Amino acid sequence: MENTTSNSEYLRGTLKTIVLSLLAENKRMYGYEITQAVKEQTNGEIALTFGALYPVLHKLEQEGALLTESLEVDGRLRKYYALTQQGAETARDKTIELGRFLNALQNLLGVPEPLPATS
Amino acid sequence: MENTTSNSEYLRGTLKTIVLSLLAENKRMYGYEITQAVKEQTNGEIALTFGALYPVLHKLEQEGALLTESLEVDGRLRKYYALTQQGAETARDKTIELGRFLNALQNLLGVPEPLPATS
DNA sequence: CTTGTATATATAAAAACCTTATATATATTT
DNA sequence: AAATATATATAAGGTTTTTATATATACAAG
Repeated sequence: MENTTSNSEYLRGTLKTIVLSLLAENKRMYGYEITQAVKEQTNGEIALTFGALYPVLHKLEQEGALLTESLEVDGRLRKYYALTQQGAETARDKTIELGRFLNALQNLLGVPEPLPATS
Repeated sequence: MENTTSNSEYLRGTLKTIVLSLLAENKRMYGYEITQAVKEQTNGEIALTFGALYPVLHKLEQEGALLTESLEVDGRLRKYYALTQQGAETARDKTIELGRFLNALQNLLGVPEPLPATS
């Protein structure tokens, strides 16, 4: 209900890393689950769209970062994605990289870092 | 020197807000100055390219968020950009919006919320 | 029993954005 | 004389994302 503003414009570029990061924490997830997890863990602040998510998942699979496993649950097909060993490394690297970027951006925007005492 | 890795991939979508935010802090700046300010204030972590920056500046001007003023300095033309009143409002809104997004993303990526004890 | 909502994956056209390459021009340093 | 720093700008190309659409089951509401 209420707001679904969802500043998806800022998502550009971070989606791949978000997916990798979630899979690093969860072992295996399916597409729909990923969108729900993001929505819940960000209190609705970030909402992934399927049109963006699935191409990313497919691409990561192509690149060898993910492996899939399809299971039928409640009569519906569920396609689970899990990191490969290579994908786990990529996830680590990209998450650190994005973390650095986020810090840099926060410093730039406002929230100043504690300055070392000026000599 | 050294690294110019510059994870520009994460910049997607945030560029406009970065520019607005800088102009909110500085009254007026020119393109080249903006790229230098970003580089310095982020310790080289974020590097804007001109091919991305100028189109954004022009678009913001078109939208009425910025006004320009050209001055000749040292025989070279310098085009200063400053926020309009409307642009100042946009800058405030977008900066807050991006701040919220960055917080949400940081929660999602790292610092996990305390898990309820698994039964 | 029919409609709507939630669950679930997927693709394709179009738009948006960014990268890379390029052009132009002056001042200063090597 | 050449390289580097300063300074703005555009265009082609590639990638990513949005929006719209298709398919399908389960369950609740009317």
